[in-house]
Amino acid sequence: MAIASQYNAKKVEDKWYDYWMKNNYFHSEVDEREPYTIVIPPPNVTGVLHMGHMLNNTIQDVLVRRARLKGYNACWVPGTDHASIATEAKVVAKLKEEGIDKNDLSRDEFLQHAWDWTHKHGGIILQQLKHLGASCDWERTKFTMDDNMSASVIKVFVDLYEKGLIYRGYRMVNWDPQAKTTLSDEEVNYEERNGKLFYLKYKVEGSDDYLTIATTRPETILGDTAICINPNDERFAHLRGKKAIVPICNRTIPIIEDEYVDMEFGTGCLKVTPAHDENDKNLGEKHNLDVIDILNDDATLNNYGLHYEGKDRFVVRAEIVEELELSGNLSKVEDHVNKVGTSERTGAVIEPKLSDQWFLKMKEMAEPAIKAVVGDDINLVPEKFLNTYKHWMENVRDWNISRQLWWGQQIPAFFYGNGKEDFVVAETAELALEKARKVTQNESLQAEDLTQDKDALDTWFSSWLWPMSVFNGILEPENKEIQYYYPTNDLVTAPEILFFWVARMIMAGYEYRGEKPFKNVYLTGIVRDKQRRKMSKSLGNSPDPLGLIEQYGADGVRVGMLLSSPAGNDLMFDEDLCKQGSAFTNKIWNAFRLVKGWEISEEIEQPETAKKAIEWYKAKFQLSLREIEDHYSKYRISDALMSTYKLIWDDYCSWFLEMVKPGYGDPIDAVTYNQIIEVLEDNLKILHPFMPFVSEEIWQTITERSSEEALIIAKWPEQTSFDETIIKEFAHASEVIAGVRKIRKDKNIAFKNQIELMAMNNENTSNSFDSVIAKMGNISSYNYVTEAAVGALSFRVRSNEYYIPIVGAIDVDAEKAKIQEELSYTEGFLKSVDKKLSNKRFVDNAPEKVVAIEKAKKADAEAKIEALKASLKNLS
RNA sequence: GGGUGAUUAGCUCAGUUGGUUCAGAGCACUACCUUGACAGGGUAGGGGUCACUGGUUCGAAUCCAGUAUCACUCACCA
Repeated sequence: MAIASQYNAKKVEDKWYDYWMKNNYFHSEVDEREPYTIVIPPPNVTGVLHMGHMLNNTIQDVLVRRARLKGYNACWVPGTDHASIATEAKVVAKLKEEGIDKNDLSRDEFLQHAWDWTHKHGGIILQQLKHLGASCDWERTKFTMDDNMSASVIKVFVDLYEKGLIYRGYRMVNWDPQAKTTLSDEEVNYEERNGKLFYLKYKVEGSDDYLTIATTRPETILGDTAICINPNDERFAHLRGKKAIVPICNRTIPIIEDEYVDMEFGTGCLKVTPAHDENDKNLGEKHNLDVIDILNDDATLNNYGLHYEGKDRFVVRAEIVEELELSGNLSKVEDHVNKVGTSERTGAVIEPKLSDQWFLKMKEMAEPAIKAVVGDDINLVPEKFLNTYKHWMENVRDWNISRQLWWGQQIPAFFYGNGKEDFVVAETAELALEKARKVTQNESLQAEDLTQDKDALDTWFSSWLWPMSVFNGILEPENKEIQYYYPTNDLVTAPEILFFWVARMIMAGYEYRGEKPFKNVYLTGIVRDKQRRKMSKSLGNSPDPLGLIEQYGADGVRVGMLLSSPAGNDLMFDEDLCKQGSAFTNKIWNAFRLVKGWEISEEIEQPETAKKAIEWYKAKFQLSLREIEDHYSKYRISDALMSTYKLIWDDYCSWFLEMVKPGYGDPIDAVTYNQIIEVLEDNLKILHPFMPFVSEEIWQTITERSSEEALIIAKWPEQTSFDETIIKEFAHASEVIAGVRKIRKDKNIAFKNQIELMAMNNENTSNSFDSVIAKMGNISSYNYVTEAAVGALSFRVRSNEYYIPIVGAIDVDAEKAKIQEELSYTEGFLKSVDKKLSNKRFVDNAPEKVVAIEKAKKADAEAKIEALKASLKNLS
């Protein structure tokens, strides 16, 4: 049969993905096996695959496939997130292109557009994941706005409201004036910007005195309702109890005292603007100050802005400074670096704004969530995130869960009157009406008398239920699936959303099931380019993932991503890694091609070398398997891959196959052949999680298999005890072979020329790999001798010496120099060991074992020195 | 500003409680080899004062203190 020497990933990958799908291997149903569950971090429904997803989902697929091989009932639930702000912004932009203004649409009309958009672009990303090989249970695909997912959200909202954990508050929130919505604290980014600090003079009422305040936001003076000084500040003792006059609007405001004021900063006088600063708001509440909001929702000034009404806040800032300068109220301007909050979505500068919003109390819910992670109930991998998590959770603030958006679950609060408190919370309008009638004791209330709150819930308020809601565990907490699959096993996600999402899922899990949502959280790094820049669309530095798969094959890309991504470390993505991955794919393919190409003969007896090779490789495989299992258990996926890589490339291809290889054109004996296939199959099993396609392709090419015999559902190799001495013996033999090769290279002896090898066995151990040494070194005769040969080349492995008598002249001087060098190194080494051993404090203090080791080193070195000296003598 | 973590070969990273020749791996690099699986192969090699300075110890990449640089994270002094 003719098998191409280049593995063709493209041809193979679709074939096997279809085959897996057709045979339903990805699908999981409740059964008697132990479950292994992962829920996907749902990507934005209208998003496209980026490198972060690639990394993330490759890791999940590795874990799931391995679990499947290990006999678990593996279930990987896929799905997408409605991503309220992001999606709504995209739809608004698209409508704008069509000349439609969102404000001209009704809520229902807008939602229709949003759904159209979702149906058109939604799920592309899930299709893309299939090219990566993701073995998700596609029958379970969920969307956070599916009917029962939304119903779960509403149910939880009502429940938490009834428990008193959700409340409506008039609070300072982060306002995005461009999207005209509030944002949670987590959706605000702070950046340093060069700004100015303006020193403004306020007249003190009833005197000719002025006081000076410093501010970065001069436009807000129109909303000032007090000046605050520190009561301990003697400089301002004369101002106590007085009032000041705000320039421009000439309002008279009190001068209050509070220790909050930092005497060192600015002038020591603080203007208080409760409507536009969180701290000022707190001061205002403490001192009962008026609140004057001078801004409209789009951050233009309202009627408190007087002649600036209708102008944007930044325009006003510039203009008001001019006016203040003209009126002599500006005393100086300094450069000042301050941090400005911007919207993660729109980039607009955030305005602190007082408004009515819905909040969720976090303190009590955080408690079990802290305990779970600090204890060992939930493991964070890597552990370094534990401190960050703890710190955040212990200082968690109430969560603003309302958004002034339409795309999302509408808040189930229904107003029946004009008062702020005239509302009921209920799962449906009908239930709300019932409740409202009860509360108002007005049986004549009608459905149309109720108005539902216009706001939608924060996206994370639906995703925090994800591990439960995908199994319908909120609506039917007793159902079979949730009881079987929950808690899930591993969550693989980016550290950026540790608080947005992970922490909140933990809280929700304990609140609604009294149990953690997952056992382990694997936090991946951020995928960056070679210059350490985060990969992003705007920078254009992100390669197209599907293009990579096209070029290197899914297996190649998977290996490329994993090779350098220890948990929690950022991954410096480099296409060369994918190249390495695809080279590995090709290597595996060709190793298989070699074996498959041999003619099998029942007539031939199994050679000794093959026997030893098989014996050794089986032990070596077990040794590697032990390492690999250990890496997996610590979630060191890239190390597990590296161990597998080395096992296959070095041990299997470079050593094992070379040892069992028959002479060119010769057939191979049947016993060896079958044993080779046996170990090859074990190799494929441990390769499968990393490289599902090439492994299945080879598996199915070895021999025809029924659908019950596919590799994807094969049985992971058992760990067994193994012969460690054989590994040691082989290690010695391979060093001898390396020694022979080195001499061949140094002396320019071609491999086709057979040479003699003589061994002086000082260790007095027999090495059962003599036949292997002979084959791999192309040795004509291999003898044990008791005396060194005269005029021979030599090398040493530990304290054993090997000689190769050479036909023709050898460069005696060069040979002597080499031995001399080795000798002085060894003597130096012996000296340092002696020094250690003659140090009484070392001998007294070090553990016996360590001393024994040093003594052995000494004996070893002495023996070697003897041998070297003998060699030198021999040469002269 | 607070907190956390990092700094080991050209690059990306291992190095588990201080002690085997512990200074490592992969890639990259250099020289040579190759017509018999694979040039995406093989063999051999070069390359690091373990950020710096002190300390503890018989012994430090490993523990402690300080310094420098970086990253992340929280807060937001107008």
